[in-house]
Amino acid sequence: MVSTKVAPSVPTKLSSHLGHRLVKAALNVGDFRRAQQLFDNIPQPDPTTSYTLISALTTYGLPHEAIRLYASLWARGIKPHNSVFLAVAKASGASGDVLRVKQVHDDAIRCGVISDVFLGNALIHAYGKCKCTEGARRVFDDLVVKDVVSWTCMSSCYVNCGLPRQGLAVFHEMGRKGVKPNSVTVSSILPACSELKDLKSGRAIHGFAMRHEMMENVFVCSALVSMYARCLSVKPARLVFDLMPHRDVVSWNGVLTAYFTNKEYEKGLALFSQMRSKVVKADEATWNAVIGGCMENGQTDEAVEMLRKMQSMGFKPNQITISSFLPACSILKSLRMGKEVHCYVFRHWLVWDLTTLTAVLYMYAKCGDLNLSRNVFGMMHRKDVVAWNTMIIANAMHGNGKEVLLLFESMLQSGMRPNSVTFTGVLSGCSHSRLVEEGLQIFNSMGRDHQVEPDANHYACMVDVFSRAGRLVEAYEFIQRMPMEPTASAWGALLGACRVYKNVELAKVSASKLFEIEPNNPGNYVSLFNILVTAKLWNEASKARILMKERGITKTPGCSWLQVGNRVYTFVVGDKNNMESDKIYDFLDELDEKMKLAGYKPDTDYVLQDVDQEEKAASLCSHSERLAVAFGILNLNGQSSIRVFKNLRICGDCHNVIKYISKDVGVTIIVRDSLRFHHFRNGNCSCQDLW
DNA sequence: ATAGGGTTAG
Repeated sequence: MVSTKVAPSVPTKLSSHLGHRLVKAALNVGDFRRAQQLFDNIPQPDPTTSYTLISALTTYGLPHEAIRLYASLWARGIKPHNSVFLAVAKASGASGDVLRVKQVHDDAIRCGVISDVFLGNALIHAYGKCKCTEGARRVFDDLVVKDVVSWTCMSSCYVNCGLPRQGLAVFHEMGRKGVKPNSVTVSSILPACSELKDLKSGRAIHGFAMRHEMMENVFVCSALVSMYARCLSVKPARLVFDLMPHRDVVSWNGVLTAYFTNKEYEKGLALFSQMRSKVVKADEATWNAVIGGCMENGQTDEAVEMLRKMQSMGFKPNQITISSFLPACSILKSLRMGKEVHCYVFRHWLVWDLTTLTAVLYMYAKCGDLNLSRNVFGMMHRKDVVAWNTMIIANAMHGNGKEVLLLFESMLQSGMRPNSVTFTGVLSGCSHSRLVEEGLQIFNSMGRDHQVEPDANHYACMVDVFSRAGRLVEAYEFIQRMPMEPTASAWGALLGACRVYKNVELAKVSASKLFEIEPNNPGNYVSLFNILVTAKLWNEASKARILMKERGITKTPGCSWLQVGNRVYTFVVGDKNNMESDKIYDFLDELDEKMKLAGYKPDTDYVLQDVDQEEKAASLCSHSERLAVAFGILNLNGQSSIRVFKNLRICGDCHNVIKYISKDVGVTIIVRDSLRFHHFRNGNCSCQDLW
């Protein structure tokens, strides 16, 4: 066979000058191969030629080729020029391979060029891209002269590596050292405030930006919009957006997210249609934000519709689309839909994307099927800290404390560094399984062994660890010793346990704190009310109820749902709207008789109304979770388990009844309430009765 | 010459 196309031959032994011109010409027509072949034939290439070619290869997504070329220089005995180091530093960062960056770093030290501030900055950035904060820090600390870029790179390195606190610390230190942040610094530090939901710092930086005339900068403003969005302040987000002189697609995406994450779904959609009439064109991220927004707000049909529209506009769902679509499959309670998406992931080779697989894993866990989560976790070719964290959290919410500890152990053994989320997961695993000593030990090891300082969240987890184990006084002491203002979740954990362990005094203390911190949360009033009623303190109970009424707070209606076949069935208390309502109540009555014979007494503590005993019992029998479970049992269709979801915490009496059903009918009943999963099997529950 | 904003675990 003779080729009809003859490739232009590559001249040998090019002069530096001619070589440079030919390489540039080849790059201009996009022929990287030829450019590299030409380069190989220049015995003494100019640094400019090396720089140009390495940069071009990096820019066009061929960082490994760029690094290969750099290595060939060494092999030919040519010591690279500073500018070449700069180019290859960038290439090594783009490769994502920390060993490459380390190699360039070492070479630069050996050649004595490391004190070059430009090169140092590029190396900090490269280490940051490989998520290696230690490497970046070493370069940063070794820099004799640090400019604003050095500081900016160092702080955004921390932010991008999931260490927003350290990022902010560097930002503040830079101010103290008299280096003035510029608009790049500001736009890259704001995501740290978003991550931490630190509205105070965010506002301060906003002020700084205004005083230094940065409010015309589209990067700064978009970052501000997102910061306010994530700190749940829609109004300022919108205000910044409205005052922007120019808005690009990122600014629009930010303000859309602001509405969606703050439950103003309609306004978000309205803005989305407004956006389409503007010059700005929706991009992939816009569609992802909108689909995520539909999902977060429970608008699944709309989300499916948007997914269709997105595709018809020529965009392909990517990892992020999947990741924002999947959580809803679990909110949506529909394992079937989640499995369909999982198949899509397989068909489109997205299994190589860790984020996507992690989202699939988490979806299965939230749908109540931890075994499927384990399968996905097992087939990950590589596990990052998020994957480990998600698996730990998945087990924690299912009450598998022992497995949580094992996972944590193997995570450490694999050399993975835990972060603050890891500890939230591990500690909540301990709390749900009454592992007090283990929890305390791990809590104490956080700063000492792992350089993660406990935050308010971790303290709240520890309060929960003590509380769920019934060590209420220790829990209370622990709250009082917190170095920061205790959050609602800390007091909430204590209050919840006061209900289980019937401690009126501490309940009153924690409730009064909760009324200050979150006066509009109906759950707190209801909890206190129930505790007081249980203690037969009718007077005080009615006072709590009056307080609630005066503040115009209404109880969130309890509601439970489950999927049978392709449909999701929803139940509220006393629901009679289901086609099979008669059968459901008959089933429950029959069950009631059986249980009475077995010596069971309904726990009437869990009824809100102050009514007579018989009526109380009747009201208990019609709690939404009980109706949903009964409906599931009547529609088993040969399955050995059912999955029920409830928006509030499960009722203690229903918990008893469902335990009984699981034994009587011989099925596994999985109930996810607002806090965790309960696996009922053979008369027991995985929560060890810490409902 | 080196650095930047939006969608992803709690």
